[in-house]
Amino acid sequence: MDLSALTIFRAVVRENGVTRAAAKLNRVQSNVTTRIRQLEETLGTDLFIRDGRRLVLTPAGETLLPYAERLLALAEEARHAVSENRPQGRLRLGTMESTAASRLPRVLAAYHQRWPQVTLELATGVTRALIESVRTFEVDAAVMARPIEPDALPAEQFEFVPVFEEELTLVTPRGQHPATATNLTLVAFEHGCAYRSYAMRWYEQQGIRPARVLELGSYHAIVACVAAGAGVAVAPRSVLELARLDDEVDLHPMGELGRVDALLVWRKGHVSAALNAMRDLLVPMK
DNA sequence: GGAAACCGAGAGACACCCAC
DNA sequence: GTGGGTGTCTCTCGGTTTCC
Repeated sequence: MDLSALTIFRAVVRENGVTRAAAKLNRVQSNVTTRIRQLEETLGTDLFIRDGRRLVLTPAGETLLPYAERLLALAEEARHAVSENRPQGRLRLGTMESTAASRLPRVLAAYHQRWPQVTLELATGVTRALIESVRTFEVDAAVMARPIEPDALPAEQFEFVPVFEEELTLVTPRGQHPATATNLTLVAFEHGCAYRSYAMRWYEQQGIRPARVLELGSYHAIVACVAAGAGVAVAPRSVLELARLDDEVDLHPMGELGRVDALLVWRKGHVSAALNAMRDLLVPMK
């Protein structure tokens, strides 16, 4: 059982298929099939059930997966440890849509200028998905809003550092107030978005319960819907001002609840020179 | 019919062994 | 220590099978 076999195994699980895993790994499909079979022979057990064209993890595969994740992460850590602490290789960074648009571009440009030998990979998602990506080593670290649930980042699994503060605002159609709307629709990102949770908490404090949530995937779409009268949204002021999305809507501060830290979060112990360099660039933003 | 997985043949890379 | 022979492993290519 070598690291390349585990890399292939993990890719097949993540990509949910041999062909997609092969494309991801720049290998041919039959090679991936062969390596999986060899790994199964080595371990003396099937890792996948071949259900027609689908591959489904067996209980043994489910057991192996977290070990594979840990072994591959440890190997990556070892490579960094012996590389004179100079940032290199690949840095996979998760981030919220809003941060990617407003805060990160200058940081990423500075990082790339300073450490061009590091390949940066950016993935966006809502806070809950980012936490899961960090937990499963799909990304090396993620910039996310501080989750509203105090136990969302257990200390035995995660480390984090605040990198900047975001001011959340409620976004309403012109002339409306967020607390006076009747039959309220909250326009927000999918479930798991921390900002959405902060908005729900704000409404709880006002004794109001939004009648429904309209889920959209971009701030442009969200603000456009609000401007058209579809409901009330929550968004960071920095994003609205940067993209000039605030022309057609009214913005309402959320008080102390709306002052939310953004955190750089990484899996406990999973540090690298490339990540340290990113942290050094981000932390002065605070 | 098309997409995805599987199979077999052949080529290249690499490790190991042995003679010098 | 070095170079050649040999066996093994991994890869690609091309074709086949399976299933939606």
